[in-house]
Amino acid sequence: MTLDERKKRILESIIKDYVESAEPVGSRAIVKKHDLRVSAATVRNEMADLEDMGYLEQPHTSAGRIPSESGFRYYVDCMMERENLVEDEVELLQKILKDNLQDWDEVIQSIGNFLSQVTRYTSFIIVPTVKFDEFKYIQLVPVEKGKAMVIVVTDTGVLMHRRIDIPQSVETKELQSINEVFNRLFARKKFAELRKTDLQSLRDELNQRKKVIDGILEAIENLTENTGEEKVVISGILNMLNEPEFKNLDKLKKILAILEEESVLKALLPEATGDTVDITIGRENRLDDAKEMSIVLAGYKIFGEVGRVGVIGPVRMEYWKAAGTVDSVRTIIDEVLKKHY
Amino acid sequence: MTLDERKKRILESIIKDYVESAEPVGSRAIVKKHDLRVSAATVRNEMADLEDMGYLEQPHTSAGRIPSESGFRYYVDCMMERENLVEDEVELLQKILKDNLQDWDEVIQSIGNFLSQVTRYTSFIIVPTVKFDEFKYIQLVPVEKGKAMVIVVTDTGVLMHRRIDIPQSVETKELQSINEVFNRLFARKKFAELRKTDLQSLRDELNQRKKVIDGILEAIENLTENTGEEKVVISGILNMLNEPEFKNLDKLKKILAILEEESVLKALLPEATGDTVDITIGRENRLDDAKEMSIVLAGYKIFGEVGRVGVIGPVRMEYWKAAGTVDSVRTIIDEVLKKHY
DNA sequence: GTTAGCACTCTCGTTTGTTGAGTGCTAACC
DNA sequence: GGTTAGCACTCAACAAACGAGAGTGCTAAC
Repeated sequence: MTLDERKKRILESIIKDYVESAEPVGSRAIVKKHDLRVSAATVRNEMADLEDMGYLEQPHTSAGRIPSESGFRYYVDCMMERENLVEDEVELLQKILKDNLQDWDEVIQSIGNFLSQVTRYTSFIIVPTVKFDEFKYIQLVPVEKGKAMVIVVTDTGVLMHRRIDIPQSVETKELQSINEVFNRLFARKKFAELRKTDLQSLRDELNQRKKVIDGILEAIENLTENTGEEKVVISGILNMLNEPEFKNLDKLKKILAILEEESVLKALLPEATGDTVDITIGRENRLDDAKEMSIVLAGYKIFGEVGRVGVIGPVRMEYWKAAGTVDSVRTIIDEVLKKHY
Repeated sequence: MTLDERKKRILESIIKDYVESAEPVGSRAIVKKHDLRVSAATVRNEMADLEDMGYLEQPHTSAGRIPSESGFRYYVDCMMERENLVEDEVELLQKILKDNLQDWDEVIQSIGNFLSQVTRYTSFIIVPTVKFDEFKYIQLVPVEKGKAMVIVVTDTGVLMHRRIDIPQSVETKELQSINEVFNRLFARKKFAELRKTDLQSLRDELNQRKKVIDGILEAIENLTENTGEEKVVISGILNMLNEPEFKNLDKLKKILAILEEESVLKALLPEATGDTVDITIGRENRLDDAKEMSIVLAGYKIFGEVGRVGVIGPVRMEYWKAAGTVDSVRTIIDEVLKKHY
């Protein structure tokens, strides 16, 4: 269903005004403000048409119109032009990233802050579990009497560790030789090949240092099983409070409940689909409690896995800015990851 | 200034009722509910006295009384009996901790969740920077062509790492020998002794593998300088929304702004003082924006440093429950830390 | 097809009146 | 002297009534 130019023009005017003011917009107002070359009465007729088509709705008879979710959807799909980050902003982000590059957690946090500050919405970043294929290196470090640390480095450069108990009698020398055995056995070993039976046979083989070996094997099993959940980082929740649609405490509570509970949030966010920016508007969301929110989301790649980054805000969202920003940020993340990891 | 029994009784009744209902409490109401053996008129007279002393205040003439901050202070200091965790709760917490013991971050998160769920207030935990004295172990692990990872284990069992670039030409064998040199030099070296001049002389000494060494030294310098900030973990922010005093959006915004910004929150929370539970009521707080909140806080010990744990809520707080719970949790943390680290 | 004019609708803010909880004071009581 | 019943008074909270203003839909003229 395609609209004629004038209807498009009117729909756009209403959307822009409504997004800015959060108030229903009337015929007179847009004629004045957007210099449409027709009278308010004409606009009213067109607005009635747009309402029939489902793109506008009226909170009550004597109010102006507001865009319906379909209206936003039409605009986003057929009319919208993204506003990408301007050069200054890109440089700022790149600088921020460079300054924090050593610490991955910091990088994520910074991106989240940046995104929520630029868009004025709440941002989220999902960091996927980086699966690993191979053991790169295993090290056993004595920490204090009776305690040691098992350190595993994977081919993707992920560092994992577990504390284990060891018999007090074991010498550092001995640990060193156990170390070597492990490294010989595991080096370049595909993770997928490491089945429990393997671990078992290893256990038998090294039976004489049973206690220590058991501890290590258990730690490794534990590490490989529990490869860690996806991590979710939220930033700029405070921005939600500025949206007039969430002045209502009950609504606010529902929204914060979603944002505070990782599992719920994960259930809400759509999968990342390829290289596109995905926009979910209002009732399109999977959760009923999120039916007044919209999500703008893009995927980024990290070690073969796909992470997600985006913003979440009211249906009355500056989609053009949000989509452009999220897309730019995704691109920058991809670049930085490619370069440095 | 000490109060006679009846005044105490009345003050307590008012505090209990007010904390429960968040409404001013009238003379009739407490006579009925708390079975004081006098009439409402008598209570009114006593209440007038208590108001003169500054322990009660009246929102407006024809309303009941509410406890003033001094009233709460008097109650907390002179009358309150803490309600510690009951045995079931203690066991639950211990179990939660045991299940997550391998991952320190998880432990902290669990404690925070537990605390906010039990008290129904917002909980916070500050994990101090664990300073370290000695290098325990340094390892250089090649990750991929041109990249390696420097892993440092300290005497306190903290694991730190940095990625560095290395010339593609360097062989794994070579890395191994560099490794050994480092471990020989650093082992048991007090951190305090490691001055830049030392690093410089080392640089000279190992001049021939300059590129690699430089990278490593830089990473180590970087690690020791930036020993990491204290970490702050907040949990149960949502509980704030249930407090009627924060129904007002502006107040809520101020509070969430404090909770969201780590630096501000750190500025607000008082230092931990020895083994006592510290209670800060309303305007006693350092920040003006926090003048309607109270903080209940205790210190715990970790590797010689002091961390802080507690809850934050409205002035109208169940101090007895909060103080008891925080104290119990502190004790349990201390025990668990002592046992497992 | 477009536009001016106009009656109509509905929200929002203000005002006014009513209700009820709670107080402070006084006078009587023990 | 301390305690209590009685009563007039105060004030917030709620509801009903009202007017103003914004915006619409319809009709008739251009």
